[in-house]
Amino acid sequence: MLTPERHQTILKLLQDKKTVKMKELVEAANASESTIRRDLSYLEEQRKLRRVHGGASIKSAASEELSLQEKKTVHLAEKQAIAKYAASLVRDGDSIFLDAGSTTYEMIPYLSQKNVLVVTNGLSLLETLTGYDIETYVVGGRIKRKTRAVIGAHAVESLKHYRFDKSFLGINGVHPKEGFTTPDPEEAVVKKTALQLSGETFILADSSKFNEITFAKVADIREAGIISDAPDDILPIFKELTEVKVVTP
Amino acid sequence: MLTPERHQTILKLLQDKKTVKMKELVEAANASESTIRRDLSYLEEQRKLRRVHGGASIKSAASEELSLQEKKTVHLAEKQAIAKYAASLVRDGDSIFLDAGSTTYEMIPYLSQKNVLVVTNGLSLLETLTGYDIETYVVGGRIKRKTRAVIGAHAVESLKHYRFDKSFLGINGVHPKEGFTTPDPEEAVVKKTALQLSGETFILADSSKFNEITFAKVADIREAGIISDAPDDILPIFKELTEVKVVTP
DNA sequence: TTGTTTTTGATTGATTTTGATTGAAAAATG
DNA sequence: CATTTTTCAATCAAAATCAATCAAAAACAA
Repeated sequence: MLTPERHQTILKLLQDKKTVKMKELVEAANASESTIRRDLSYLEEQRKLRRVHGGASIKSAASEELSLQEKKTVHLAEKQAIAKYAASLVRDGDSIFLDAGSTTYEMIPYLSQKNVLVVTNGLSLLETLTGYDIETYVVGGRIKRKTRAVIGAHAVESLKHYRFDKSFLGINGVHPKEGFTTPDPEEAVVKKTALQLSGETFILADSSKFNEITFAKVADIREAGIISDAPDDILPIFKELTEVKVVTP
Repeated sequence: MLTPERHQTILKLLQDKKTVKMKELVEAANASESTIRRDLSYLEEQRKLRRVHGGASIKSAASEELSLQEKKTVHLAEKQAIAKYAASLVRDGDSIFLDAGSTTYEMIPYLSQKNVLVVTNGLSLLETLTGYDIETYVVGGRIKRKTRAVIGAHAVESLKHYRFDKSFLGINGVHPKEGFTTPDPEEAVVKKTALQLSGETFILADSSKFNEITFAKVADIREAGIISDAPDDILPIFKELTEVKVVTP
């Protein structure tokens, strides 16, 4: 059996069963354990599957539609590392903007000891912010159900009531030429406005966001700092353009 | 059984049963207690579940809801009767303002069949409004922790982006001479602004609110209709001043 | 053919996972 | 509130699995 055929066999079996044991693969592909191991390593490298002790499992993103709760736990350790560093930049007395998103959400516990004023467009953050007794302002405007973010023209107007020492934004795409991008233009304009109202802006981006381009542009790379867990090989080009802080989970 | 499969089994079982005992998990996953314990620790770390003595339970978005729910059950029948009638006043295509509060909250289910646009300063209402797929706008501004309402000067500014066919306000005091009053001036000014931006305004007031006076004035009695479950003996004087609808639970 | 490169499968020592055991901690009981 | 029972976390040795290595087999090139 040729290598590509073996790979197909493995992926097909995984598709059906969600998780599959080494032994099953050895039989299905009629190859040795060593060979299957090599295949699994390769396919994991290609992001086609996830290796686990004893076999392999499909990537969880493909396995099921993620609930909001689950989305929060994808790359949780990375997000927490990013969030922790981001929060460490906040000084006592700062006014900051926290974008809607799961990484900014993780910043909240680290802010609780500081005397900060937080403005946010993320409804999911409100409960936790007020729970930690942080002085909280919410941006007004239309609610986007899927992301539980406040967006649109009213949100932009509402934001202009404030000025920020620092703002912390989530993002979908980070690209050297196309800058920071996000799929929804109405979200993009909110992020852009927050950036313009801030002394400094930091983009919180896990490694999956780099060299991606999505529909709506928020800003050029030069306009904001980047905090990320991305490995060294993809970062040098960005380091030439702006401040980049790398954190490790 | 591979680790991810075991995790899925555990989560699935939990999804169905809400809480699950150690023994059940051991049997369902066909693994030792130690292994299940390790799985539970991991899944709790991942925030997929909550460990409890003797097993595990689903993350309590449900239990938080409950405590809120409990608060709402004081005079629930009365509130629901008031809310149901209030909602019946809303016409297809209306833009309405819903004040923060438990009675306005009860209006939401009755609004779900109509094509309405809702603006609110009540954070507690947002989840349910968007859950019913109602087009929702949130007022921007400072969050008052105790009542989970958006208040203050920014809220007033933010409100002025909108015009309402009808608005529905909660209140603390209803008095023939002193009008509608509420303890917090910053809440009062938000209610007052909503009233001024509305074609019609309805005050939702259970019987305990009548002939009470609190600190900050919202409006004169003449400026809004009243919907209440109050008994006949205290209402005549108000009926001379404005439209009063009496509902019975 | 002959030499070279690539792929494969077996081996081995290292790593990870697992289940049993233990004393400690928490709930249940009287 | 003391006692009993249950559940828990920590530890450890056994089992399973893994990555690394290397030689044989296969594919390839000259």
